[in-house]
Amino acid sequence: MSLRHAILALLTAEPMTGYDMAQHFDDAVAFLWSAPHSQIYPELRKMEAEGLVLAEEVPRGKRATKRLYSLTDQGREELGEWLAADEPYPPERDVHRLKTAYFELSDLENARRHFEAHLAHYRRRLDRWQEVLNSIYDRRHPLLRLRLSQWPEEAHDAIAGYKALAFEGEVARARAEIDWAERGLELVERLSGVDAVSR
Amino acid sequence: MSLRHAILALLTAEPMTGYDMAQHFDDAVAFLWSAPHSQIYPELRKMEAEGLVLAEEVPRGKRATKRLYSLTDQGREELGEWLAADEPYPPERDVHRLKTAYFELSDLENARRHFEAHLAHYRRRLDRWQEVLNSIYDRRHPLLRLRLSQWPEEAHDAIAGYKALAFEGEVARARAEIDWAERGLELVERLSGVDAVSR
DNA sequence: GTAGTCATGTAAGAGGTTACATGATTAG
DNA sequence: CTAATCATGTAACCTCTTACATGACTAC
Repeated sequence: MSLRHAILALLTAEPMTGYDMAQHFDDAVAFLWSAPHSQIYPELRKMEAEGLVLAEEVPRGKRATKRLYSLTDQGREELGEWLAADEPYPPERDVHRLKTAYFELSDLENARRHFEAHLAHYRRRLDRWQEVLNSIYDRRHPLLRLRLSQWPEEAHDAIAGYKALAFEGEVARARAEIDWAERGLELVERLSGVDAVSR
Repeated sequence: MSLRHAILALLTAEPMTGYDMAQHFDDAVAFLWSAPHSQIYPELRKMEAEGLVLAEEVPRGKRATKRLYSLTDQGREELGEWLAADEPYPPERDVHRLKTAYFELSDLENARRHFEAHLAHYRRRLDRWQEVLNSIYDRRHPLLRLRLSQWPEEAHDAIAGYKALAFEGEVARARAEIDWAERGLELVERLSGVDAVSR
């Protein structure tokens, strides 16, 4: 049930359309959650029916309209309850780690390929997260600027601080995965050395 | 589609019942994947129908029987294909990180509570993973011993090496989360200091 | 006019969670 | 005999993915 809370949280910045939300989620740049539009639109309808958000049909061009969603008091309350609630920790389930545990059943070249891919993936991730993080540090990040503009000076350190912390967590994770993949490559080297000697 | 591959991988060690698999998954101690028995039993039936596993009804006590599953050649092949295939990277989706990004909407005490919980959770995780890891290092781990006994000496370093690497990844992750939660607590301290001064 | 973006949906299916349900076996 | 463990299922429900589908708007 986190999609709806991610949506509520997004809407605290400003009213937006489902399409806008999908952009924020898809980029994965601006956000810590992710969802396709096929999940967002139905959820928004449900949330509207439950009174958590309010939809306003606003014109777009000449004939078309779009649905601009905003938070209701009830939505704000729901968000507050979610923030206060203990969050259960889902079981770990990492396909890459699982697969790695059985690489002895394939060959060294396959293992190397996978670790290289892991490395490449998390390097890209790291770059993107780091960029977002920098834009939070110097308060260039558009959504953040918008939020800050709505709050008094005293609140700014907290608002930016928590956002930065969240992304720092992702950055640290990416770094850890890079280190891990490098250890994986070292292991492959070691094993292929042994292999060569024993031949 | 990873549950079936986790099952196939497990079965490379020895034939076992669905119940046994559930134990391995539930403990989460012995494994990098997790699934309840309600998911395992139907999957096993499907896999049997597809010829990936073979079920043998063996007696249990006087009247009862149990279904002992083992790998077929086809199952082994499927496992090999999976190991060789590129694995897509699922989008990041971490509720705790998401929630953290919006702690300014609750209060400092709530933020502190959440970070403490995060700390406690990952410290427990770290202990458990570290224990498993140690049992791999000195080759006490029962499933690992079983595997090693089926392979020639030369393969042992690879078999144990990949298992160790996988758990080292989890250990590193747990450590990173602990560090992160501690930074969270420091942030709360800093913010409450500012708060006190500005009052 | 046309390509790219804006905008909103539906539907089938896979994967996972939680709860319900049952019964034999074993250790005390 | 009784409680814990062994053992196997079903069913409802939720979440997420992938694919199908449509049409208006805007910049060129």
